[in-house]
Amino acid sequence: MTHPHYAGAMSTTPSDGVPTTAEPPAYVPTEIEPRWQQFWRDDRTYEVDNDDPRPHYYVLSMYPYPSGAAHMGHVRNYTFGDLIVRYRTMGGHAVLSPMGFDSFGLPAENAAIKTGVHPREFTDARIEELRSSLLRIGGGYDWRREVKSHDPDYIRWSQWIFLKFYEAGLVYRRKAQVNWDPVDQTVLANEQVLPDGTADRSGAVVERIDLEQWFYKITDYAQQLLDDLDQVEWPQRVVTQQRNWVGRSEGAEFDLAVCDVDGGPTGESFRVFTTRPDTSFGMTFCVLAPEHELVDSIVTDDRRADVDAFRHQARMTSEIDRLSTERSLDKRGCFTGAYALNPFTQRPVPVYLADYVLATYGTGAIMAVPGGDQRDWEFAKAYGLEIIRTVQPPEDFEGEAYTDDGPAINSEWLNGLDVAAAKAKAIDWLVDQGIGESKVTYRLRDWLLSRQRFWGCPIPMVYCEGCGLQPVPEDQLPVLAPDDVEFRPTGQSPLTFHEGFLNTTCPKCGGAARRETDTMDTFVDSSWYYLAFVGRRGDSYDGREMPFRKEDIAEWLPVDQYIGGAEHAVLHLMYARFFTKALSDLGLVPSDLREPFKRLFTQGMIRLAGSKMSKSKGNLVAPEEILDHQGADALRLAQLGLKPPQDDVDWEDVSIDGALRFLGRVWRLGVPGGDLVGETRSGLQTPADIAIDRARHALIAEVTNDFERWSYNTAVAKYMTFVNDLYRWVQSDDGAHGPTLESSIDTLLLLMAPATPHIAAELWQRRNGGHVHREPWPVADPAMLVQDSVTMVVQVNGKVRDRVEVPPDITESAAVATALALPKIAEQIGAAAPRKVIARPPKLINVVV
RNA sequence: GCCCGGGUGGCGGAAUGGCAGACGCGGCGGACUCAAAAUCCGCUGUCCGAGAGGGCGUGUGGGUUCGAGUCCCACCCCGGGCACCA
Repeated sequence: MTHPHYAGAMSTTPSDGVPTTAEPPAYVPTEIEPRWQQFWRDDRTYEVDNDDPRPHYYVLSMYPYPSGAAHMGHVRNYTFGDLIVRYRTMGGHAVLSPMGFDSFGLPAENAAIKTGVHPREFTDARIEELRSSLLRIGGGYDWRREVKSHDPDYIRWSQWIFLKFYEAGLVYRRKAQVNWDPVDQTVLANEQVLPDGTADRSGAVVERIDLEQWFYKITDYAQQLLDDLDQVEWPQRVVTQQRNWVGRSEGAEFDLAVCDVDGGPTGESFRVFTTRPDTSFGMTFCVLAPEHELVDSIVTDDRRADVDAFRHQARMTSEIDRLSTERSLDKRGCFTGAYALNPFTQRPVPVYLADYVLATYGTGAIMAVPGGDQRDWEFAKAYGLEIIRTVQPPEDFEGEAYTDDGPAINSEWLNGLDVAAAKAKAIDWLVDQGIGESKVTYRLRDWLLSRQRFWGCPIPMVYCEGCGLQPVPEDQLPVLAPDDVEFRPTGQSPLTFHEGFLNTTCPKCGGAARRETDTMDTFVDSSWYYLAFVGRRGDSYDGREMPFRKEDIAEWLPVDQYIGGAEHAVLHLMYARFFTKALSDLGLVPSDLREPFKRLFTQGMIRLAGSKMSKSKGNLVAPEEILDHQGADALRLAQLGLKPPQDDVDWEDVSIDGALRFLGRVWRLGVPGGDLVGETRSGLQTPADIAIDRARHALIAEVTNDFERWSYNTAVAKYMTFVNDLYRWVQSDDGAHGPTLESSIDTLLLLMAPATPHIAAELWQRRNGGHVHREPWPVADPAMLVQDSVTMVVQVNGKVRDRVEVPPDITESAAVATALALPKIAEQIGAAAPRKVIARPPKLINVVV
């Protein structure tokens, strides 16, 4: 493919022997871009040391899963990140701008099963492709700090952190009902299962099976994960999602004594959780989860067959069906034959099972108050159970269960109290009786971290027959998976069949032991990579005591600007927050570092014809082709100028041609030897020249403001407006004033340097020598931001009737006089005297008649 | 059902309560050219009008205000999140 020329290059015909006019230098992005990309690496422009004396600023774009050449989502994400890196660097900061690869994960392993290529080989090849794309986009990164999740050094420290968490009791192993993905053949965390019960990666319907699995105790941090959301400047949407996911509920827990139909105690009891202890007098039945441990012992003989059948049915029902609100309630419950004593009324109430009561939430048992809970109401209707209201609904209330505030009724000593007061009094009573207490419950579950797959970080634990579960000693890390494994779609990690890996010795007794063959969820790797970058400076971690130094973390963290997709709202972003808090409590990072990412920006998704472009749907538009032909600057500018960064993008709206056309205009304007600009004037500035100078300062102020508020699309529009102004000016009859033109173009290049770095660098060097990215960010002269005349709008009754040029410091009375003297205005108001005149000099006068 | 966003020309979008539609795309016209491309210049919400000019216009209906795309109330539609969590 030949390089297109965009500068109207004249063709020469050497054969006719006539000397040709000197060609103006053409804009050939494919020639200049690789040259500058190489320069930034050779020059180490974006390498910073931890002790750099400039003020520190940490800009981080979420590190990518290496799926091959970059797709449009990458381009958009990394363009924003790079713009900030270059902008902040010109602003005088030492900007930490690292890049790495989230290189463990299923695609590599699935490819291995299919083709026999080892996942490492596959992954390393994909990394090279993606790294090449990132370089070609023009990103300025400190590549000395690169991390890769599958690097043995990285594995070592992921395992080291796992062991630190294990020592601290933040890792445990337990048998649990877990999410099983039958397609990817592994368990999944709750966060990886979509609301419809399918897996977010494979799309398979997730099954519930009992397995012994490893968990991180993220629930220990539930309250802090909520509270510290106040400390971060994140999109409201993401904060809300995290709040919902943690799901805090305040209420009470108390014991119910099991009894027979007449209230005779059986000696057993179970605990219920409720958010509405104030409604306890209205409890007319209670419900246990089918899996509740007490069911077997309390069920009466005559009900046992039905109960067993019901529990079997509940077990067989898929999670989707069980959570569906569509199914009628009458098939979803089952009477146990047992009763429990309502401690408030001392009346026995029947104990039911229902599949909608979850064993994993609260205590797995509820008191049911049909008068105050719609679900209980429907259940009571279906099974013919008594309904007692305990809160007086307003007279016009037409619903069934009443859940809002009101005075308590039918509740003896709570009667007349509002909900809040009644709650408090009921809880006090439970405490006095010694049967209950106030209680906060969270929806958040522990993080299931083990995966039955090969291409992940091995869990560094061994099983010894004599000593039981033993952690691998630190000095034996990393535990690495062997290369000579056979990839078969068995549903178990290939490590399970590798005797050499499986068999080891117990670190405690030295006897025969077996290694854990599960690997870690890849979200474990991304939970600390932002710290790993700070620990790296090109040298390996080998021989160090720690993956990073606490002092260095203190220098850089929290990340000043984190950039990535909103799809990680409750996955990566929650896990990383947990890791930071736990590492902080363990003393491995500074104790005051409680949040990893101070500011978060979530950019929109790229869509094609309205549907999401993603790895699974294939990269339908390849940035590489644009890089090959129109270049990185055009691609970057098209992305930036299109729409606000947080919005989703439809690919067909991206106008590479428009961006390229603009860059061509900048080139022809700025390149020395170009033929656009003719003779320029020296000497004094004309009013037109001064207007350009003012526009230049306004541009500085506006672009800076736009950059600060993430309004890149308007910043690009302002570049274009300014260039349009310059074009009209240089082609006008008077032509351009030389010094004014030079400073205008130089300022434009400085302001474009973060957005379109290659063309800015090239033109700057050709014009001035030196490097635009080493220049300080320009500052507008406030005196030049004041116009010598402004347009004042004159309205009559709120409608614009005329405009007039006035001095910016015009007095109110002068402005009013000027406005009323305008013929059009006089005509409009006629003979009538103005009833009122609103003056906002120098911008607006509104005459009310 | 609940909680967030959002609804502006043919399209993407811009607009501290003060000139709606910046800028770009597309379209139309002109210049240059033998011609085309590229480039440069201009026009481009809509209706009425020959024109000057005027009417109407930011999802719908109300309200606040001298003045509302912007603030308030009600509703409709679209996108996202949560949803038997006791």
